[in-house]
Amino acid sequence: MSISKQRQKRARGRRVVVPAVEIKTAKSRLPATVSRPALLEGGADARFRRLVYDLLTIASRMTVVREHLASGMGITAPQFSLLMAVGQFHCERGVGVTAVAKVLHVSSAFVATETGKLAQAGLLTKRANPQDRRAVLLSLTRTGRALIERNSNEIRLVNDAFFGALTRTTFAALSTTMAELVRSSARATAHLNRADSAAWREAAE
Amino acid sequence: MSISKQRQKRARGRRVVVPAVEIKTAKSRLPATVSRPALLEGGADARFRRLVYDLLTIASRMTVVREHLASGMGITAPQFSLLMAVGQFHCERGVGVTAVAKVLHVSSAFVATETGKLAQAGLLTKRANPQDRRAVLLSLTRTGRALIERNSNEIRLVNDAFFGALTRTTFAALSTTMAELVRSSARATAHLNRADSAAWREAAE
DNA sequence: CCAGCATAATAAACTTACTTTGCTATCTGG
DNA sequence: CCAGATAGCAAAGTAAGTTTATTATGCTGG
Repeated sequence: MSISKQRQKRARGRRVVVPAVEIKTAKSRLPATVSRPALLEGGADARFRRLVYDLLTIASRMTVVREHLASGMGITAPQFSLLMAVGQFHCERGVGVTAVAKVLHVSSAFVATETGKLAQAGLLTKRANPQDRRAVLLSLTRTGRALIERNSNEIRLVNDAFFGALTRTTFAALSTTMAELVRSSARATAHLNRADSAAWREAAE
Repeated sequence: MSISKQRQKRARGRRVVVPAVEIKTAKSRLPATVSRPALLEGGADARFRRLVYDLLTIASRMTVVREHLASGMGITAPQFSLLMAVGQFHCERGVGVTAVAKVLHVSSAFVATETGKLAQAGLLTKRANPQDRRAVLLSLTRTGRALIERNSNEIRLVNDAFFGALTRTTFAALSTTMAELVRSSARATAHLNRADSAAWREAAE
């Protein structure tokens, strides 16, 4: 708040050259949502916003696809994610509940209950970890693996179409960029709790 | 299914050169989730899967950021999305409920109720569209605009950090690729209903 | 010109994909 | 050896949606 007021004050009542980063556009537009010059075009964030909406759209469509595939397999969408994650991350030994929870960005309690249902359905097993008797090792049963294999053609069909726009080069570039974005976004979100509590304290005064 | 069986049959009982697309990996690995050669590396889909998880991670973090910003503004996360969308898409005239619903990938009923709350809170207005008396025109009130402007510094701060990994060139490449991906994924998801009903009919026989 | 269908918004009821909380059991580091 | 930390899980709660149905309006072909 203090920064924007300074900027306004400096600009008020003078003819100034339009700055590289135009914080507040002239007419009825909202202020920019980003300020790094690399993400602005002529001081406007239109392209950046578009990117954000596109990311949102892709995420939304990915869940649509997941729901489609899951329903074809007779399970729910989160159960599908769970099953695939267990299948892909158990390396002979099985994988723990917490590890899966972190990968899928859900609570471990949720993984516990949903994997319980999947175990009940015979699609995966939970056996005790001999190294750590608190922990459990999740792995696919023969049936679970077979279910995935039976549907793998449909999965490939959908993924091939969904990502049909990618070429070898744009795929490589996208992979690299997204991996970097995962890192920078981690840093950005890590400090949000602090910022939250700071704002809270500020408001309380 | 028929395609993979053909491939297996061709390969069975012979020493063959490993094909460019290896549908089923040798040991305990799950079948690939994609088959386009451009998205495979040595017949494996490891990088593709990584990309999918990274996209999921970014989406998850974006909602975390949205919740943070929304709570700082005293509204809920979906209300924040709504407010920003209305602010960005009303061009003097205001924007309709259905249009906003499409942009945010939610039902128009949800937009109707949540914008009702925001109108109640004095952050936006719903006035009748003179051209179409069924429709409503959503636009920000002075208060709603002020709320966004008061928080725009925080928004820029977070976005700058979140997308800090992007350079001018990777930003441009990412924007282009995501826009293309939006198109190809639309085609992919458009046919899911048909595929669903086809599978349904198949199962019914 | 109007019958029939499509579209816009919304209220009410419902679903579900989660989280939070609280507990027990186990591990680990000073 | 014990004071946390960590792993898993059950139960209860919640928020973010959807579905369904309704009303009002617009549009179009015969």
